[in-house]
Amino acid sequence: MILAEWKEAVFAAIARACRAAFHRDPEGLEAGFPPEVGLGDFAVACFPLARPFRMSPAEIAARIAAAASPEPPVAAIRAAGPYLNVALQPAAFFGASIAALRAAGDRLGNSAAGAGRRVMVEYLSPNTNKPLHLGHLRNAALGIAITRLLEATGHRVIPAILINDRGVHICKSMLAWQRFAGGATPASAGMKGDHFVGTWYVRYAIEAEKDPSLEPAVQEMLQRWEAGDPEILALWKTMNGWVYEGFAETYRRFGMRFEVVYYESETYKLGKDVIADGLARGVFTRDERGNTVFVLPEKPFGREKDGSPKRVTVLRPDGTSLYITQDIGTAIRKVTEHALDSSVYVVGSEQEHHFQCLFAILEALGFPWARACRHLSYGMVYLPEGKMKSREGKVVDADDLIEGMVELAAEEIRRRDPEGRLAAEEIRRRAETIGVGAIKFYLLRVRPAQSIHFDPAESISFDGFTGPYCQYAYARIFGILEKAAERGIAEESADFGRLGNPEETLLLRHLLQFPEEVAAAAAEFSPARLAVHVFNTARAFNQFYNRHAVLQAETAGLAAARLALIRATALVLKRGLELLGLEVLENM
RNA sequence: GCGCCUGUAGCUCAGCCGGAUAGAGCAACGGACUUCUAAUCCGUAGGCCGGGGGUUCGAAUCCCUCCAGGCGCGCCA
Repeated sequence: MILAEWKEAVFAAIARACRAAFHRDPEGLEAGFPPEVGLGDFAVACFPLARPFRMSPAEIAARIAAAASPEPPVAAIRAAGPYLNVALQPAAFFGASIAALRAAGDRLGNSAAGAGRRVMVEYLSPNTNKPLHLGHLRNAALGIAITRLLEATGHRVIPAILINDRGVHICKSMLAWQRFAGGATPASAGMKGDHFVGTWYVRYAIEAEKDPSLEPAVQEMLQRWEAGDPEILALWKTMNGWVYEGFAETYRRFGMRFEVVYYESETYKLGKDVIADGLARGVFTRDERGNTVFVLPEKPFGREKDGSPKRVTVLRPDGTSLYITQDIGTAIRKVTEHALDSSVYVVGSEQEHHFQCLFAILEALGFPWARACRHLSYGMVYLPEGKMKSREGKVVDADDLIEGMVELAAEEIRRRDPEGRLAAEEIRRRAETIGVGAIKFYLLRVRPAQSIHFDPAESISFDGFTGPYCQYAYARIFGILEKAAERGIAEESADFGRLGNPEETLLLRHLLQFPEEVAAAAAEFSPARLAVHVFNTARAFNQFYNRHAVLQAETAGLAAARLALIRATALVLKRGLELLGLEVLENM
């Protein structure tokens, strides 16, 4: 039985008792968990009955409890002030719950809320002039997690990336390379391609300080690029190729996967037709200076100081595009090419206004899917010194951070393996999973709307509310399961009636809640919610583990029952971590 | 001027579509490894839930207002 079924059974038992006591049906009651496990397995507050029954909730609870004649699986109904606490028979509660969890298997947590819906999740949006940094990793962690959460709720998700591969900033690194690199390549420099190109972007900024002639040279290069100059295009392709090779390595390491790749060089001219069409249909207007503008509705956008409605320009008088022009075009292209029902954009909160405008415009243009589009907005990642400044080079480089975390994990693993029994390759494999998992969890554990104050000392910790803590709980369970298999303990002989101590009950509660937490995390676009739940589940397991023996339990039936309980726990931890984009380890 | 976000323990954060004494991690202090992995667990200490009003049987949660911080507000991306 799943949580909803238990709640239904509890409600039915209370309804029966209510009819016995008052000869009428209760309405508006909801079953939840009591604040302490000792009180019971489920709790129902009687406040909603106070008004219709014209009686105090405590009195109602007392009378219902007195009139109750519990039938299995309900063992007892007790009043506690205005609450009714319901105890279930452990054999049924644990047995049927664990059976349902195991039956779900790798589909545990899946639901059908989004069945049949196709949604594109666009995330990362890197520039090809410099390597990825910590901010990108928050974006990626969110993109990966939301992709999996939407898949778990039945959506067909198409992960996509839009690469900003053109513009002045790209030309800056090109110009610097052209002038100062002397033909160097990533291979000759022994650098990852994206880092190599990034050095020339930095070099440009340094040189431009000294030589004011570089700025016009960059502008000229951009014009030649737009004119299709073969020499410039060749350089552009070569350097972007280096960057993509470097990016691919980071994508792979961090677990990013894109089914569709959009290049801004291919999308930046999109949107003009739609704007022209919209202008003809009166969706847009021309302002006094010849800009094509969209008048924003007052409802969410407010008004200007002078009381006039706010506007957004969608096309310049000379017909050249703006950021939003191509975004309109790209949004439509996505939907037509992939038959989408909606689009999700994982982009920082500084662009909230932009996306509000974009969605409002798409809706005004008459696209029915516009209302379903969503900007998954997230806060800044601050360094101890302040906001990350890419031009000053004061960023946490993504590759450096990953490598640093993996190395720390490797040290920790070696510390636990003083005899050196583990092969270097195995240490590396585990360290990779732990290090990357630690970063992802650290970036996902707070709500997207919150800004993150990146604390290097705290971020490298594997204690407490962290990914490795959750992975460790899984590994501990796996160790027990392995030993149980060696000893041939059969879970079929489980005596679930022996379960029910506070630690076991609390653990079961977390397992039962898992599917609803997944559904809620997806619906709220909040992986943090799931991260909290996975951590709480791991904690509940560790508390159980420290107090009770599984293999050495008093009876074989109890050992088997506990084995079934922790096997279900392992399943929840694995599924939960996977949905967050983390992997589990069978040994740590 | 307007819009959005944030304000909860020393620090970082949950809880925010109202319900049992406001939770967790870190840091501090004190304990627990001949027993299934101590990357663990237990205990102690730490809170006018930014301030003030209101709605309600009941408010961290909803409404109003003020304060503080952040992001943004047509012709940048």
